Amino acid sequence: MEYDAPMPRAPAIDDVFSAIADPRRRQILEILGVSGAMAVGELVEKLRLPQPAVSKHLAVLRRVGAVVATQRGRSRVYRIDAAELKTVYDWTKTFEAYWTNQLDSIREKAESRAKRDASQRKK
Amino acid sequence: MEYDAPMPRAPAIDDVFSAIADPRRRQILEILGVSGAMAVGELVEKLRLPQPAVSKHLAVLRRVGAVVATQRGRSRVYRIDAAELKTVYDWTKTFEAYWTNQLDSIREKAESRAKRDASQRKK
DNA sequence: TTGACATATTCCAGAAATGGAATATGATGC
DNA sequence: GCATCATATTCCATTTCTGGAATATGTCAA
Repeated sequence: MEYDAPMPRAPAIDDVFSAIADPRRRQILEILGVSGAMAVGELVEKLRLPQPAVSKHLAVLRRVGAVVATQRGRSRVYRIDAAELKTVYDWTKTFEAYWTNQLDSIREKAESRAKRDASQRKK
Repeated sequence: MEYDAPMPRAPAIDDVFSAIADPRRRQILEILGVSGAMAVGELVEKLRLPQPAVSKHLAVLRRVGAVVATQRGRSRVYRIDAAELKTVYDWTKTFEAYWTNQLDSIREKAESRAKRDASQRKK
């Protein structure tokens, strides 16, 4: 049949933005951010979550590239991987003008644009 | 405390981070960010998505405070609301050191810390 | 009012994400 | 190799999210 393809079903687990949507994963990143690096066991203690849960969250973060792991004896030490987080940073930064003094001029432009568009809407 | 509270059942739709996890919503924000403001109908055209879909995404963005709407004749003009997006910006910014020259010293600290912890792990 | 236009909401089915328990894999020391 | 410690993975049940279609609400113009 020929209707549109089902469309790749949105987000997927391989997206940093989706990864940091979960508050626990953000918490993990925050801890790693402050501590620099940490083994899974330590994270389990700090978070007071069952170990499998922590490992699963770490797996997600690893998959999107937000963290990297290195084997250190029996344990695995995780640390922040900057690149992917910078992606989010860069994205939000594009809206920077909206929370600075440039706001006024932007709003003006927006207003006039909206007015204009709304009136000449013929199509 | 004995154990941790059940923890508010994760994400919820009232969180900016969850809101921007969806690529289409990010796209909407990008468009609004560039254009300043835009009516729903225009967004429908640009995104080439069914109108109900766009309205639903806008509803989510509105709910988390990422956008605000103002009635303009028959149509509703949406525009970026800075505050909430700045929240995300601020959060990611806390990792800034990881993608700048400070990276080296951080990594060193992390490494030595990891080593130390791993060895004196008796508990 | 009535009708047309613009947007929002509801209902539904399917996909995906999460937590929990059990289990598997990997590394180390003896 | 064997027992143990550390972490990862699988299976399952439940909740949440998204898209689509149909429908409802709201606004303007005549």
